[in-house]
Amino acid sequence: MNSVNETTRDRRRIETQDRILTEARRLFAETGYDRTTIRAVAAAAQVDPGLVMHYFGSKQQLFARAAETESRPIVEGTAEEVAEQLLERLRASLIDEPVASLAVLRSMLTHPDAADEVRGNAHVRGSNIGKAIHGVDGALRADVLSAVLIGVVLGRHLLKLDQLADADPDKIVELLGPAVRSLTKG
Amino acid sequence: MNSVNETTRDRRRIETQDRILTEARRLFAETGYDRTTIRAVAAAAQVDPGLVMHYFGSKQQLFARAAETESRPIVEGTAEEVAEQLLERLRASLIDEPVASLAVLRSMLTHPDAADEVRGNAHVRGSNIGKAIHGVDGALRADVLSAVLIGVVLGRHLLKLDQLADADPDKIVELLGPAVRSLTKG
DNA sequence: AATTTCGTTCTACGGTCGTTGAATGACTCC
DNA sequence: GGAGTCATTCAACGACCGTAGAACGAAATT
Repeated sequence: MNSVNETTRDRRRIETQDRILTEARRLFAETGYDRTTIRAVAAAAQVDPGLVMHYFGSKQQLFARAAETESRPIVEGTAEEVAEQLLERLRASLIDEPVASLAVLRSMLTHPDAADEVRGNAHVRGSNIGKAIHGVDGALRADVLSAVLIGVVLGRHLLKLDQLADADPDKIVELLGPAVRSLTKG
Repeated sequence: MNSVNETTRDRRRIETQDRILTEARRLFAETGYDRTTIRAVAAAAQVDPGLVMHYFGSKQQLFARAAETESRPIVEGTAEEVAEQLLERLRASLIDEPVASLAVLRSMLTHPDAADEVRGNAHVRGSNIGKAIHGVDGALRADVLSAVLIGVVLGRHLLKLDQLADADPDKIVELLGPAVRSLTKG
């Protein structure tokens, strides 16, 4: 059989790899790097632990693959426009929990090696915000902004602060509007 | 020997327990619950692992003891006053990293059991902010505020975002002033 | 000085982990 | 339809973990 038609084997292999990766992502996000075991990922994906190793090489490489996210568009424009884009991004992160990003975040906090595997992948560090913030202390204000937004997403999805976990995303975004705008303006 | 005079043994025992607790706190904060091993704590405190068990019963109880912090004073007053108190508290957390609180935070993110051991100890969840914020959505605004402040401390001490990790605490507090004030006001 | 107390170490068990390499058996191809 | 490929499983290893209990030796008590 030639290379354009995919065989049954090809289909099953890809399907299995996807299943492993999906479960890995979920587990890394839910329980962090250390407490996510190869064995647990394998069980969730209904395969043998050895198969996970065979496809991904090591736990570390599995994490790296699981942590891959489509790089987000760079925010840009005037201070007001940047603020609105960030708030919109926040709203999305409040509604759908950004599984891969949370996996990275949670694991960066637990396993330095996991963080190394991710460095330069800019969903956490800066989130491409840096270049969009101008004026005095632009870089610092960008980091503060990142920290603030990370804090809110973290508080809702990981810490599950009572009110924050249940609140209407629109309401949260509304409350944070002035705070975010005060930081985008130089 | 009676009970008012402390013996050499008493002194050495208390000294050893303190040493273990100090190292435990440091390690829990630095590497989180899972990656902090009883053996590592023991080695850092220069004692046998068994002694740690003997004094603290289990890893979980050791963590509970390490996570104890003096409960912080409740913030109160007008919206402006609350904002100033929170900013002052933030400044302190930016200068001296709050080791015990970070240990709790880091471990809450990695080990649910560790978090359970701490529930009701209010340094993270709410930080007693809740009752001080009045007006519409007071409880929610308190949680958002907690999340924002946690995010900044986290970004500086744990994630070590470039600019945020090195910046002058006063400068950070200054930048966050408007954001915090916008959230304390109903 | 003899005896008891107790702070501390030593040794070991059972369990789980990441990882490996051989074995298996269904699918592919000629 | 027989040979070969390859997705997958099986069994086992060495390492490290939390934990338990016996053993030791210096301080305390009598």
